[in-house]
Amino acid sequence: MRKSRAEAAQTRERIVSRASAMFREHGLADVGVASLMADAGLTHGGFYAHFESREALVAEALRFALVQSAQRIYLSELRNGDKPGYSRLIRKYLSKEHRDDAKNGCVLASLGAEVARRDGESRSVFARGFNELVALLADLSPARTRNARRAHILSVISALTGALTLARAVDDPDVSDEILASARNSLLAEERRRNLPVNRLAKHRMDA
Amino acid sequence: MRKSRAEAAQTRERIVSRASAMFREHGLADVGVASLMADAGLTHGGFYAHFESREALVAEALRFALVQSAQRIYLSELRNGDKPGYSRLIRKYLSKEHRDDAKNGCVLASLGAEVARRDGESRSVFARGFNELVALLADLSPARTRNARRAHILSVISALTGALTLARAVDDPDVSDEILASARNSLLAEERRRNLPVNRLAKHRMDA
DNA sequence: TGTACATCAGTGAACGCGCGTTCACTGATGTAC
DNA sequence: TGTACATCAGTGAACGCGCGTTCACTGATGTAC
Repeated sequence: MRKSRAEAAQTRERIVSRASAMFREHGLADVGVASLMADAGLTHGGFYAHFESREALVAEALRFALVQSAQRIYLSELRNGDKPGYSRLIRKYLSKEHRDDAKNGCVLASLGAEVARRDGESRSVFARGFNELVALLADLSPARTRNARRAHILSVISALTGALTLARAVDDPDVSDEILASARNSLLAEERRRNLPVNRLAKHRMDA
Repeated sequence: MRKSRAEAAQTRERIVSRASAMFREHGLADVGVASLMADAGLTHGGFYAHFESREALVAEALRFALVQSAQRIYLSELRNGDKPGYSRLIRKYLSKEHRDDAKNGCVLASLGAEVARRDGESRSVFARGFNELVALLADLSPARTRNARRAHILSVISALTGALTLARAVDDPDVSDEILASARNSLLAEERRRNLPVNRLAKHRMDA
């Protein structure tokens, strides 16, 4: 029955990645150890050969999802480094595809509220991953100062996660689409405004 | 042991209102029937004299929270009917007090993501309450058309709920405050822009 | 208005069930010589 | 390189526990006359 070290390491990674998807799809509370292991093609008894506790897996699964998001942003940025700002990200994030695929999507939206009620390892892992995402995304902001870039991305992330969560919560598909479209339009308009020459914005503000 | 009809009705209301707070504080999954009844000062056996199932109480508790929000908005609006827009609401919603008092706060932020994973009565009750809130709030928007008011409030609600959820999720109080402040500033700036005379906005847009 | 009976809000024990975790076991892999 | 033994990934039964729900019971309230 014993597997080689390489196989065992692969198994562990598989459990974490599948668990990350299962948690994002069904919530942290509603997926048991047995079904997590079954989803990875194993029986539940072997769980504790890989993890100290269910909580430890929750923390690793959250970490996995956050790193996955960071990698996607990074890769997408490499591919499109010329265009500043978040318009591409906003469109992708607030797409119907993302809304309908929570298990592969942003963990901030799917599990943020549940994490807020936890403490211990999973909470701090989540917070750390969030900070890393913010730092990564702040570099893309067209704002001039470091503080302004951070403030900018924090308000964008808030709007994105809120809209996605609400779009998933309502049961009328039309209302759901409407939520996505409204948030998208508002954020894209904001992006356009930010990319205007500074002087015009300043002038406009003084006029008002 | 039997209580009068008036007392029984009061008991039922107490269970619903306490459950609504418990669910908002601890999540829909992590509060059992026994602790809900204990919180209302009763033993668990009597639960089914009032509700058909736990799911039925969840639906009523969600409804309670949504109606509570609507009432607060309505009363606040009556008191301040002269000022248009959402600046007061934004400040209150994104306050530290609201962040630190989830049990009495907005259910969209605390339970929206969990509701998104449900179906049945609780999901549709939530969606209906959400639509009523949106309709109520859309009337406060300074936008000119009905559609624009709806779009406006949907993007504002998204940003509010997202920021509140993230502010609760992170474990560093400074980062949490920063999230609230960033979203607040962004939304208040947007409000200011909306309240500018229409002509100047139009002119500015044509300049750009 | 008083009496006899039905109702039913609330109690507390009990139910089957699935949970997270433990454990004896299996047998292929890793290691020591 | 071959052999003997230790290791340990994975299995499946079992654990105590808390869950949602049911039920027999209590006794004050509501109702019929």
